[in-house]
Amino acid sequence: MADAQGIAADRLKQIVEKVERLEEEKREVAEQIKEVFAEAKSEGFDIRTLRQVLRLRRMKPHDRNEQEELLELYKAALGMA
Amino acid sequence: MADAQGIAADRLKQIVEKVERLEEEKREVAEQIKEVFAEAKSEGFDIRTLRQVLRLRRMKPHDRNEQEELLELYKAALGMA
Amino acid sequence: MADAQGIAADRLKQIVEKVERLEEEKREVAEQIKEVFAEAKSEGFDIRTLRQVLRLRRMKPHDRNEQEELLELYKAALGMA
Amino acid sequence: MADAQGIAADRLKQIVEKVERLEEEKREVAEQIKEVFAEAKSEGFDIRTLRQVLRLRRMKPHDRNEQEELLELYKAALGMA
DNA sequence: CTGCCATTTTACCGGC
DNA sequence: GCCGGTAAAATGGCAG
Repeated sequence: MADAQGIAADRLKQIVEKVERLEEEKREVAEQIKEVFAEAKSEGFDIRTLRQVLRLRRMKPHDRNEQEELLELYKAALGMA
Repeated sequence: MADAQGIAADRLKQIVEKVERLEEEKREVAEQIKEVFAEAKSEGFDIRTLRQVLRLRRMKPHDRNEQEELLELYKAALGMA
Repeated sequence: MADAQGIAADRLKQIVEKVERLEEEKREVAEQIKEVFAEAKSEGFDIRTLRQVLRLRRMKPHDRNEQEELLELYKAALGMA
Repeated sequence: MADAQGIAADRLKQIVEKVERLEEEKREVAEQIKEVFAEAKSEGFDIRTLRQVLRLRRMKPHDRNEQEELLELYKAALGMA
């Protein structure tokens, strides 16, 4: 393999390995989350409901004053900004 | 190709072609949507805002009484159903 | 709301509803595609591979070859003969 | 809220917050991965192919071969030499 | 041509 | 161990 390609090959290897390391980290964090759920379940909490709670908390910030927001959007669409 | 595989091959072809036909239909509908937007734009409406309006209208049905819903979920998670 | 804006508001309503109708159509077609896949799966076909085949058929031969060559190049650089 | 439920409520809060903290971590790692890809792209690497390579490396050799064979089979059945 | 947003695909997880 | 549904990743398409 010629030089330029050799350099690119090294760099490619670096990138791939770096991503793989980060993915491994991510998997570990995911594992920890799973453990928290498992522990919670063993204490009698309902996993599905817990997930719903988390989901709802996540989406909350978006949905402030929807009605007003929608009205504003209609006005903007009509050029009444 | 043997019989069983021949039959499977025919069936495979059927499936693939059926999906391709449906995808074509879908593309046509998408095209029509694009045209509506193009027309709207030429009349002076702001496309981005139109899209936002549509998005908000789509998500509306979900978000009724979030606060109450969340409370209910917490109660359920606590076994206070 | 003044006249001009009233007119625009009517038009806006038209546009939004028209797009929503078309989006509904699109969703129905997407649903039909899902059904074809479900049926295929129940007959023993592998959905992931089906999708791959469909993607390949969508691609222009030229792009397809280019893509495959690039992949080989990367694999070679990483010693993944 | 009675004592037992009070205790459970505290515990619920702990759990929810713990998971939210871990999810935040996970999001940060995902962000770092995105950055690596963005950097790679700016250096001229093809992101799609990078991802493909990573996927192949993740797969067990056995599964990888099986998948490839199935694809060839489907292609043959469809006359996509 | 770049970045953003929607859609589509894949992976994961809990339940049966 | 599969199935269904939910969340995450990835691809594609559009506006600026």
